[in-house]
Amino acid sequence: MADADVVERFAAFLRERHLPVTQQRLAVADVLLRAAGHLSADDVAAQLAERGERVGLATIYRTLDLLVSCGLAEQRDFGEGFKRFEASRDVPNHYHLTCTMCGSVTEFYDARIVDIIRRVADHRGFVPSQHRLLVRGTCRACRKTPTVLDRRPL
Amino acid sequence: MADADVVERFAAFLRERHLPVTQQRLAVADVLLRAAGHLSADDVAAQLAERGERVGLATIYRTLDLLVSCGLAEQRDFGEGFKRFEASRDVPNHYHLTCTMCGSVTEFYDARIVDIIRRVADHRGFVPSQHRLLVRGTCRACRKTPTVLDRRPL
DNA sequence: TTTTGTGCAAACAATTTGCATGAGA
DNA sequence: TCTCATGCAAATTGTTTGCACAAAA
Repeated sequence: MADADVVERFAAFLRERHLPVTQQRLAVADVLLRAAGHLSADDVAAQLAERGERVGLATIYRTLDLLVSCGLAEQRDFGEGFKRFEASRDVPNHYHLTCTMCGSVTEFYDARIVDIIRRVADHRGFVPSQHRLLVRGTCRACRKTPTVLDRRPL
Repeated sequence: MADADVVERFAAFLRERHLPVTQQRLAVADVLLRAAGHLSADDVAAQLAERGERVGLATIYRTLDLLVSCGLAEQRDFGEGFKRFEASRDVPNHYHLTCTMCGSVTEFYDARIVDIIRRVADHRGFVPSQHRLLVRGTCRACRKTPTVLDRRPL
């Protein structure tokens, strides 16, 4: 999907619901949906400021929620004490390897995990709706530097 | 391990470091380390209040941190917007199935998951230090009731 | 007595909300 | 115009910190 389409899709969603298509909403969508990574509300604010776009934090939060509720973005909790947002891609459910030294996030997917979960849940009469796997550690680039064991909660 | 021992172990840890063994610390340890589930700071406060023990919230937070740093408890983030604490048991790393209707938490462990993670990480030169798998859904008891899809972030 | 803890209230950080004003349809 | 959005500041929530007083060692 081309990038331009994603923002246009957001505009379409708004029109469909008879909601105003404002500059601010488009600006926030443009930043988040074009971003490769996982952005916090502050990250979005910073990028908007850099571009000279003036959007209040409250509006950013409100627009991020909109993007999530129309399915164009997803909200993530990496246990950092704040939320991050990520443009939805075609990857249905992926897992995260986060480097505790440089903060980089790598993604992977493995169907066997879904399978194991299904089996375990089934065995207990549990019906899974979502799941999430988070791995913390040190990435290749940071391995050279001496490691400090990260004790933050997962 | 007998319950009494766990609190005594905490006292020993404090003595070892020449830290005061106070009533409050013992009270918090007693509540958390004897609890079966995953308690928030407020849960601990509530249970202490119920027992008639008067301990300030700040002290509860400080003691919970102590319990984590001596390895007798673990801090968890279920994406609820606050932390939970759990007495450490001999289970090394377990996964959680949380019911979005009744809030119950079931645990499971599957060695294959560790294996998959190791393999995936290895392949990218990533050294994992911790990992966490969270599954959300509906438990057996709640399946009867009509389900509302939970859209909270994971 | 000296160290370290405790309670309280103020401080904090991320996020949400109320409300007067301003922009889209 | 009429509805809904925006910005700002105040409110909220979970958690942390500063400080005077109190309890352990």
